[in-house]
Amino acid sequence: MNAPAPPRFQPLYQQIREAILHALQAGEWPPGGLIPSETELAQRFGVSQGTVRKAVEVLTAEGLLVRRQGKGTYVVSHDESQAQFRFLRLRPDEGPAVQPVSRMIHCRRVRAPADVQRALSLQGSDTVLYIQRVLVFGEDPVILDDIWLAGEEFRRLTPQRLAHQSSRLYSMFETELGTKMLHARERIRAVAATAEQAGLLAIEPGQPLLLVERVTTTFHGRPVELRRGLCRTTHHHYANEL
Amino acid sequence: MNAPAPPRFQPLYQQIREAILHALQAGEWPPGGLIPSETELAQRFGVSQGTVRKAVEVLTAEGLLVRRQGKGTYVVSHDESQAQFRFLRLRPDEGPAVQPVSRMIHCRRVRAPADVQRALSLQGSDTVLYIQRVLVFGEDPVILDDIWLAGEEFRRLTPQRLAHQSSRLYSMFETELGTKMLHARERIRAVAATAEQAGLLAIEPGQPLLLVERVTTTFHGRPVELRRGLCRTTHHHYANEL
DNA sequence: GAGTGGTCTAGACCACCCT
DNA sequence: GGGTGGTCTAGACCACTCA
Repeated sequence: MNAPAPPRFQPLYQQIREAILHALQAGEWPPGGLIPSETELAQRFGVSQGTVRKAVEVLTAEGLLVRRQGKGTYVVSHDESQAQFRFLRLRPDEGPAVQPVSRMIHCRRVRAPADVQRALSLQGSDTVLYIQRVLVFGEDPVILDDIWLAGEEFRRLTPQRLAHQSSRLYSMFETELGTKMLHARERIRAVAATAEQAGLLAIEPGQPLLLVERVTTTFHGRPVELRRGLCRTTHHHYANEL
Repeated sequence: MNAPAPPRFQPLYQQIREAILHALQAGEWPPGGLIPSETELAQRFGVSQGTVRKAVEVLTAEGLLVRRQGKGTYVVSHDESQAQFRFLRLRPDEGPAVQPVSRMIHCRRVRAPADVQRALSLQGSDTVLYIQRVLVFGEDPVILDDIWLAGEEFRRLTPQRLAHQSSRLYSMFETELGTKMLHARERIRAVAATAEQAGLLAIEPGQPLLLVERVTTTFHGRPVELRRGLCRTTHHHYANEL
């Protein structure tokens, strides 16, 4: 006799997590907004409140939800200070963190170069939005960013719309496009500044710079952003906790 | 009337977590060993099994315990592949990760320099164990480490004992001294190699190097290690996930 | 005071691992 | 078969927030 294909089991709370994730992805509750209470969700999905709680705990640990006692559970927003520095790890060596100002250099739609295609799993014909900018902390240009954005989400994002509020790119991606940046993988190395890079960062060619290469992925592991950041680290450092 | 000082409340499961932590710190169960079952711990502490479970979940999330279904809960060991790369984030750009070999350059007990004193919250008279070494990946010297170790834990650690098995420092710290390295804070920057550094890493002076400064802390946030690693990143990169 | 999340319990059943 | 952790439930009480 042929053995029947083994059914795929999955814990209930994982299925509830998926269900909430889909609702989140569908935009059922806005970023920063309140989701239904545990008891409401339990009724909606036909499970006990404790099971919903477990699912919400997981999503909270993943950084998608925030719970506030006495108030409710909120969809996380990239505007919050809590998330403000998740994707910007460069801190001044001394003194409080300063919000950088963005100076746009390029912003246009291009066909993706080969290495960008590879990083973002694109077809040869796909176009991406390319942005080059300098982040200025106080008086000093500190970061030179090359950014490539893939996917349908960025079809509606035109150079014009970016021009005037580019200092808070992530915040805008979210509010304008509903995109969720969930996970990022970074590769960090030290490189010498080229003449062009040195010019944009007001340093001498050959000076050491921190190169941060990042691929950001969204809901189901789909890559949507490749970013190469070159950082002056004379008065700033990249902070990390293990 | 004087209002009485408000009592400090703490959830039961947090107290149980502390209790388990103290047993761990006292060495009641060896690294890699099995701790008592949930029901046993529940009896011992006089709480329900679910409360013990919550405490163990927290400690598992903190990376101190590992649970294996059907077998039990284990004290984590730094030997495990799971923890092998927690403190060594440098990976080759291509190909599988290679276990580096350590070449000792200096190893002696010294009075801590001022900056090391600050980082490790030491008194002026305290001595520290100072180690300088080069980590060689395959054929290439890739990392130049300066390491300062503070505290009673390292009194028994002599240069002689380090000389021959220094390639797996952390593993040895633990097995030999029972020290637990729990948390680390890193500051990363790009610097130019000095002549001396260049000589040790077989590169040209002035070449860019990745400087990773790390302070490692143990059980109650007490700093025990300061490390400055200089890394060639021509064929390797520092990997990070956000 | 009503509603929310936070904690705690007791008990049930499952899947996994060993012997 | 007996022990372990993994999941799920139902119900209780607490602390916080807001009207």
